[in-house]
This record gives sequence, C-alpha cells and structure tokens, in this order.
Amino acid sequence: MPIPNHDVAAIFSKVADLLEIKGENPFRVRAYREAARTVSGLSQSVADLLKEGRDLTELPGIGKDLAGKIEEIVTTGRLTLLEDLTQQIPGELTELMKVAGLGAKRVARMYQELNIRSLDDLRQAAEQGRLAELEGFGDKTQTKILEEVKRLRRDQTHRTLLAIAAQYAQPLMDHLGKAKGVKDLIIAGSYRRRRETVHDLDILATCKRGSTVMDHFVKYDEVKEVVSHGKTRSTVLLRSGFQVDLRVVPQVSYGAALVYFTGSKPHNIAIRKRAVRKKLKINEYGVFRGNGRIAGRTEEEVYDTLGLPWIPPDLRENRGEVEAAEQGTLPTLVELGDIQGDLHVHTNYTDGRHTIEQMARAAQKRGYKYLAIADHSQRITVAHGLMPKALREQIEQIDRLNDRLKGFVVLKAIEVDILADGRLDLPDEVLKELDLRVCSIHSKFNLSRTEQTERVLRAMDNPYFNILAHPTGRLIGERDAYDLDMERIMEHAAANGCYLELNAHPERLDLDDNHCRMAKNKGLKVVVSTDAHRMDDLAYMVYGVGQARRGWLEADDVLNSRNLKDLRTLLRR
DNA sequence: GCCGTTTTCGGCCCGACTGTTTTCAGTCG
Ligand SMILES: Nc1nc2c(ncn2[C@H]2C[C@H](O)[C@@H](COP(=O)(O)OP(=O)(O)OP(=O)(O)O)O2)c(=O)[nH]1
Ligand SMILES: [Mg+2]
Ligand SMILES: [Mg+2]
Ligand SMILES: [Zn+2]
Repeated sequence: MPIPNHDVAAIFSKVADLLEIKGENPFRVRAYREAARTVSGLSQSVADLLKEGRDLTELPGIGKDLAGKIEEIVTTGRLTLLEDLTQQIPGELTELMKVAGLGAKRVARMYQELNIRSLDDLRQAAEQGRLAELEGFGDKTQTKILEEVKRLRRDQTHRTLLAIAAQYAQPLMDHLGKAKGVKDLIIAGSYRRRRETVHDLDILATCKRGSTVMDHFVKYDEVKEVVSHGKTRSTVLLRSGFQVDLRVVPQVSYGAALVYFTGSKPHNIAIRKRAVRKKLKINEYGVFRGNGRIAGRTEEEVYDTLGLPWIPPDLRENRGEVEAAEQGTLPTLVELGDIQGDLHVHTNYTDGRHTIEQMARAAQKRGYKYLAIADHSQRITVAHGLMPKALREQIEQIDRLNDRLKGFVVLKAIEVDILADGRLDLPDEVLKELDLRVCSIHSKFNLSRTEQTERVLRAMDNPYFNILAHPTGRLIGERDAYDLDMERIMEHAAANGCYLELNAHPERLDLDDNHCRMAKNKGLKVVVSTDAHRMDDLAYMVYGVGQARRGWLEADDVLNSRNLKDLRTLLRR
C-alpha cells in the first residue's frame, strides 16, 4: 500500500516542529507546515500523482526542494532530514508542544536547561518547582503548565464534529444574545466555514462597551475555566473541555473582524499579502491606507478594497478562491434550498425508525419533491436487510402511498450491498423493478487497493447500478477510508452514467470536500443524501450541503437539485 | 523553503493576552 497523504503530512509537521524547536528560520518552518496542510488537503495521494508523472511543484507552496522530499518519502518511506533532526534532538519533544501554553521556544529551553523530554519529565519538574526557576518562567506559569499536562492526559484532545459543536453553540448564543448592548453576534471560524470538525467555537460580537459582553460571557453557566479574559478577546473552556473564543469589536469593524475571525488563517494571510501589495493594511479593525480606515463595516467592503468580490466562507481555505475571485470565476455554490429530494433513507422495514409514509411526509414538509426509500438488502442481517419478497411488499406499499400523495413522489430504491466479488446482493430481476439503486460496501474493508477498486468497478458494470453510497467508508475520528483508487472509480462512474454520494451524516460526510471538488473536475455529479434512519435525520442535509459547498459544487453539480423529470433522465444508463 | 504587475534576493500578516518583565518575549487567535 502506498504511503497515505496524512503520513506524508505528519512527517512534514514533525519536521516543522523540530526545526522550530531548533530555532530555525520561522519562514522555513512555515513552509513545512504549509506543505503538510497542502498534502493532506489533496484528493489524490501524492504517491499516485508521482506515478502519473505529475510535477508536484505545481502545488502551492511546494517548490523544488519539498517536491524532492515528497518523492523521497514516497519511494523510501523515510525522510533523511527528519532522521538527521532526531539525531540532534529527541523526536518526542514535539509531544510537549501539545501542552497549551508551550511553544517551541519554551520546549527548547526546558530541554536544554532541565533535560525535559517527555510529559512525565515535565510533570516531575513542575511538581518539584524546578520549572519556576527558569528565567522567564514563574510560579504562575509552572502551575498552569502542570494543570495543562494533567488535562492533556485526562481530556481527549480530538476535534469535535460540526453537529456536536452546533449543540454547544445554541444555548451559548442564546446566553450571549441577552448581554446588554450587543449588536451583531455570529459564530465565525471553522464553524462558519462548515468544516467537518472544529477545534473550538469562535464567536464574534459587536458592542459599544465590549467589557459588558465579555463579563457576561465568562459568567455562562457551562464555563468550567476562564483561560483568558481581556477587553476584546476571551477564551473559556466548557465543562466538556470544549473551547470557546469570543472576540468583541466596535460596529465599524464588524466586517473586517468577521473576515479575520472566519479565516482560515492561510486565507487571511493571502488577502493580507494582497493588501500589502496595494500599499494597504488589513487587520481585524479594518482596511487602512496610512492611518485612515477605508473599509471595515462589512465583509463586502473589505474584499472590495482588494478589488475582489465577496468570497463565501466555505471557500476560504486558500485553495484557489482568491485567484478565482480575482478572475471572476468563483462558483455559485449549491444551497440547501436547491435540494429537491433525498435519495437515500431507511424505514422501519429494516433498521430505520419510522414508516415509509412518515418519512415521506417529513420530506415533503422540508419542501422536497421526491424521496427515495433505500432500505438495506438481504445480506445485512443485523439491519434486517430485505429479502426479495419483503422488497416487493415495500414496492406495493409505495405504489399505494404515491396514489395518495400530491406534488410528491416516493421513489422505490434499495441500498444494495456490494458483495466481495463485486456482484450486487439482489438478482437483476428484482433490482430492475426499482426506480434507482444505491450501492454500497459494508464488509471486507481490508481488501487491497486493487481488489477493492475492482470490486466497485465490477459492481458499476451491473446496468442497475446508479449511486455509490458513502464511497470511502470513513467514519470521522473512528475509521479510516478503505483503500480505493478514487480516480479510477470516478472516471468509471462518469463514463457509465453512475453517480457518487455525498453521505450527509455528520459522522460520515463521505465524499468529503476534496473529493467533491475532484468529482466536479471530472464532470461527475454528486448526490447529497442523508441516509436518514428517522424523520429528524433528514435535517442532516445541511451538513451535506455544507461539505458540497466546501467542495466548490454548484447546484448543477448536485444530482438531487434536479426536478423529478430531469432526475429520471439522468438516472437512465 | 517559497516566490515574483516593483523583485531571482529579500522579503514573508497582524494583533491580543499573559506573566514576568522594567520594556517585552512567548504563545495564541
Ligand atoms: N491573520 C491571522 N488570523 C488568524 C491566525 N490564527 C487564527 N486566525 C484567525 C483565522 C481563524 O479561522 C480564526 C479562528 O482561529 P482558530 O484557531 O479557532 O482556527 P479555525 O476556527 O479556523 O479552525 P479550528 O477548527 O478552530 O482549528 O482566527 C493568524 O495567525 N493570523
Ligand atoms: Mg476555531
Ligand atoms: Mg479559536
Ligand atoms: Zn444507508
């Protein structure tokens, strides 16, 4: 198996940390960090890109040197530079940088002066009071570090699913809304960019007297600890350990502050660089020419001073959106309101909670025009997968229901299991009675890349194959994607009139944003489906659309933004 | 280490909060 991108990225991150601890040029450090980010954001593995003979220096932030290093990692599985570095200083020092409040400088000094290499060394030094004796360190710093070391062991430091963060956000926003003098109040950061996971909530408020909001903020019931509490910025930890940052600025700075706090950091740097070229300065208070503020009240104003149209937050990752804005080629992103129906839901025929009719009515209430019932097929016994007989019953029931529904159609579908050899789990004469077939893998995740890919390609060769559901099988933070040649799969799908799903379940979001963009570039439409197992789950659509938007998809790129007639045409193979 | 509507060398985004400091370094957003 070729080395996955996240392993390449991890090597570059480690190199960046070690170079920083060594006190190397910070911009060289940044170059490695950026390279790590670029590589992990690719939809194809660098190993494949190299095999295709692609020139990696075309990637942003990758020059001759880094391209060579990627090649070294791919071909040898190792990086000499990293090995040299770990000869000079212990590799485990990078673990210490995970302690909040410890950066490269402090880690370096603790190692040089106290020979601290591990979290255990650090805890002991702090407990024995040796840390406070270092110049520039004091009692408070020592206590704080000790607490953070303990926290690191106790709390998980994982990123939080967007949907979970939304649950934290709602009551907190209600609380903040009640503060005296609050004008604007909005969640920015990765949450606003609709990333699949977030590290924290970044909330922006405008207010005449900022300190009132700040004081109100830190008094929130759920706050376990106030990490910092300033005039314009505060950070707290909620009981769960989840972090929330609040930034308060005057109203004239709302737009500039929103741009700043929405990020991403690389996007901010990119537009600030542009500003510098124009002899302007951008910060969170506005756009300045000399000492004069020339913009800041709205985001549009800020982008306008740079000669750019407003850029949707979902795109602000410095993945080409600034250049697209400049050339006037930004996509008109798909919106929730474009979605005409859901093509993958379950019912109580298998492991769903509600009846066909309940699901249909709930879908209609969301403004949809159609809904595809796609229960599991027979092999999935744990989910009471449907045998042909049960499926025929369901088909009849749907026919009867459709007679009663007005302006809405329930489509007959199945989530048919793709067997290990690429056959589908139901005979063709059963499949052909359905309006569409959603096909997916639920077993044998460990096949080799070639075998797994062939399995899916063979399945697509069945003329009844329509949609590949949750194509990579990943579960965010739980299970990696199975090894697949997504390039071949997408090309095969496009060539054979098949589609790939973007499963909108917050734990799946599969295809992810990068794969969506890859699909779009291959002219392959994506189907955004919730895989709902109960009526409420239909609301997951918003997360799917968020991911689609991050993947630069327009309504046209999303199959279920079509009306029923066009949908049926497009499903025909 | 990367990169170029000033540049192939010399820049690289800009500011808040904290602690320990007598003027700012370090970390973080
Ligand atoms: N200009 C500038 N802005 C930054 C920098 N670091 C962070 N920001 C801005 C952009 C970020 O999106 C925003 C919030 O910072 P966070 O650390 O919370 O990052 P973000 O929310 O993007 O991702 P996260 O999911 O929290 O890891 O603050 C920086 O170094 N420079
Ligand atoms: Mg954040
Ligand atoms: Mg933050
Ligand atoms: Zn399903």
